[in-house]
Amino acid sequence: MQQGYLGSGLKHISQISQAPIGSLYHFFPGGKTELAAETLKASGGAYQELVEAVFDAAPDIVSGTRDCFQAAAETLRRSDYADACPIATVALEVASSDETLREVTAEIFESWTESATSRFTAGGVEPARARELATVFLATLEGGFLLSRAAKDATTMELLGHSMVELVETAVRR
Amino acid sequence: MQQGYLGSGLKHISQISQAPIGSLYHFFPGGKTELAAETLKASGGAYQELVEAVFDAAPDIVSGTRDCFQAAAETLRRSDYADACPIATVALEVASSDETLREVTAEIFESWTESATSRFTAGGVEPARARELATVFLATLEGGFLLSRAAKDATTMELLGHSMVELVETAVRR
DNA sequence: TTGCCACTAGAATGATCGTTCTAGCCGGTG
DNA sequence: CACCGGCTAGAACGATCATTCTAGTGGCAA
Repeated sequence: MQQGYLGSGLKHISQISQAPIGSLYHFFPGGKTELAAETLKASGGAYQELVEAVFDAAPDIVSGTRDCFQAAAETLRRSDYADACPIATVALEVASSDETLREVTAEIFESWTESATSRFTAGGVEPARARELATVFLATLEGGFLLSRAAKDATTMELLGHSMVELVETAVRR
Repeated sequence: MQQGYLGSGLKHISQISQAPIGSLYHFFPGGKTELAAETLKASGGAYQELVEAVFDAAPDIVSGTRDCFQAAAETLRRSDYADACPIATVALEVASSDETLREVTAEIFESWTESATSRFTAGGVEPARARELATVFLATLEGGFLLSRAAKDATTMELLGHSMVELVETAVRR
């Protein structure tokens, strides 16, 4: 799915997943669209759990924020800038062409935002401000994936991490 | 190009551009890759000029920043969330599959970042900080395009604009 | 006028796409 | 044993992809 929706051929998927095409259509009668929707939901949920695990392991939300961006930067480097956000590429591809999948991506981003909002709230940020901060957090992370992948340079992600950490710090202190 | 690289068929391009396929290959012997590269450069340059025009019309970089995000939000609404960043979709699509086009997208983002950096420097931000601020500016804008398009909700872009404006304000004041 | 070259025009080609279809395997139940 | 449904397996199909090729047009230069 890292190759995007249109870049992922069903034949190729059946090969790497060791599943014949007939099985794909047996489990996903809706065809490629349904398969993509389920894949998006699954990887969206997995990524959310990953981020929550990072925050769980951190002593506070400032450290958690720093660790998230640092982990993202290291993952990019380790995978030669292939392993990034599993949703963004598809989200942009389908935003104006497939309403079903667009809604799926919107729900995932909303779920992520809510998750981050409750994290920040629990960390001492006032509720109204926490939602804003969560949105900025997500947008910055996504922008970082885009710019880092294009330039094959993870220092961009680290730089954005520093900026985001400062924002969280000020939000906690006031 | 708003449909992405893989989503844009050459046959469809020849129809809407009123140019036969033979002409496309006459002017772009490199085929679809070369055509995409030139289109990316052209629209990347046009978008940069658009942003610079917004900053030119604004009294200072704080207002310019606010106007940029506001204009982006309005453009999204007016186009039913189709008219956004002309580079991002393709950049994510080709980042791990087409090195030639990846480099083109990287150069465009670099050019945008340099443009914003000199803007912020001219506006009173110290040079080292200006580059950081420009990167955050671009990442936030790109993240905003992604989230706003997925949710079909431009208030996300406006919210990010407010956050970015605050960041520019503090950068100017210190 | 004649010749040439840039360019137009779209049919032909082979590969690949998503989807459907046919056939058969395999394990549990009657 | 016979049977049946869940699942496997991939060939077949029509559409569409990027690319190449063949013809022909139109204007400029000699």
